[in-house]
Amino acid sequence: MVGRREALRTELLASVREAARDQLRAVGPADLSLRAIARDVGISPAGLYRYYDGRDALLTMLITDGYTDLADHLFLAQGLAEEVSDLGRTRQVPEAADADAPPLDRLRATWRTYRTWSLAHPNEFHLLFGQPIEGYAAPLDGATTRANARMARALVLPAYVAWQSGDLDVPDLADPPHGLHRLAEAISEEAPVPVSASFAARTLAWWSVLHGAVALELNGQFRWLDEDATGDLFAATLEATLDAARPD
Amino acid sequence: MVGRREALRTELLASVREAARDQLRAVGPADLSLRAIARDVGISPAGLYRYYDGRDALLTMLITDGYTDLADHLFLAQGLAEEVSDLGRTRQVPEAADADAPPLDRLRATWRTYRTWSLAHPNEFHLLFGQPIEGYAAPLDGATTRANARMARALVLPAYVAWQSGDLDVPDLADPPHGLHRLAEAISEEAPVPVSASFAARTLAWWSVLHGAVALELNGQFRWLDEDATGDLFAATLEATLDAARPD
DNA sequence: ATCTTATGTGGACAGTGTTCACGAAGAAAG
DNA sequence: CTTTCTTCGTGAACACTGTCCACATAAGAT
Repeated sequence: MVGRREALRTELLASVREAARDQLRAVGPADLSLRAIARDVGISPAGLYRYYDGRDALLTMLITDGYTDLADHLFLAQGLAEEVSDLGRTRQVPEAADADAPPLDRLRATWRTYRTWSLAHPNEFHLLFGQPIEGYAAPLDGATTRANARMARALVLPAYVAWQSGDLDVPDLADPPHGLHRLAEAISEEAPVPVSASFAARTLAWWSVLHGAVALELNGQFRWLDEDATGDLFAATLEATLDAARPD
Repeated sequence: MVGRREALRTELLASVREAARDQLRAVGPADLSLRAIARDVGISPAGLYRYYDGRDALLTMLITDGYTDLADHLFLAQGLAEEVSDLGRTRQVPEAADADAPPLDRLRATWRTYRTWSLAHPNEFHLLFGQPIEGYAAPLDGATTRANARMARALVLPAYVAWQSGDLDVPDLADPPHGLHRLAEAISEEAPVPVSASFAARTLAWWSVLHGAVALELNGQFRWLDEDATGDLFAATLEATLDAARPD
């Protein structure tokens, strides 16, 4: 049986969570005000400490939420609805691909969703990928790291599938540097079939293009282009990246 | 003749500037404390307003300084010492290429310097490319934008040179999107010879790889790799990018 | 009915950026 | 040399911020 007290607690926990997300949507991670959140929930600033132990705990929770939300969108975009645990909130993803679609199309949809999500949630993007807040260090074994790894998996997986199905070709490096072997091992633990060091490196390179294009656009480095030109640029960048890995 | 008063003013202006840069090296743009800077200079917080009109002015100055410093390093790396106005501070750039070196080597050196500088100045990197500070908007016609454009030129120039000398090949897009033509025009104004829309798009794609690789590394997304592995990964990423544009 | 534990509060402390009235010192004009 | 004007710098104040602590008030358990 659930006591009346416990019920109120989980309800207030959810309230705070929602208020924090609402505020993050408006003001950016650095200006996230603990006192304003307390005001929104209708509680005193000190009382908030009974639920989240200070600002760092709030940020930890927001970061974890951000990673899982992004990962959900990425999984849905490539047609892997079974990977997302909590449907309902992530229901309306614009371009959810069919799981039977060609691997390259699913990869494309995943990459486009990375941009779409980031443009729609700029503050979350900066919270996840921007500078760490004032010496805030995520607990390495905590939920944050797990959510981060899941997001990385959602990003690597479609590239891996396209590679396995022969739609992407990655030339083997003549002399793969030492460190990349360990990277390949790390990725291989997640993948069904071991990947080569060359493929592992190439995957991170693809993430780099993707991330850099989004980060530069979001930061306003392309502000002298008009709105739709940035979309065209992004599409051209992705196609160029894929062309470089076309088999033939 | 320069009055005694004016001399003191320029000296104090420089003092504040140095104190601000020192503090930025330590604490990150969001925690940059105006009062701490005033303490360092030995002035009251209110007195600082006679020199810089509030925190935004300080940030504007730091951003401008950051862009020019990065641009100087990039120009020196490709062997264009004549482009940097204020030598002396930027004297010791690790890998200053000869102006007669092969274009591809100069391009490589420039890209490597982008990473080196960013890893050496993480807070400046976040200030320049991270999220805009609490609704801070750079004046569009101001010095900030000029310094930003100069940095972009330092980044585009070596790619342009390599392209002109035939060391880089960029396939023409079959149907270049509308917005990219205007992008090409904008770049062409800076370059000696007009560039195609395809080349313009490809240049920004290269910047995206470069920027994304650095941003992800700096943000700790590669933290599960060991130190030297990230260097190897970066080198592999650059070579893969160049390989995709090899003529033959 | 008593005891224990969780919950919430107001007050305080040390910070922050910014504004304002006011005094002191340099520069210029009589 | 004296007066006027402008710049410089200060201390106090205001409205914020995150965090901590003693204290009262409830709920749950014995």
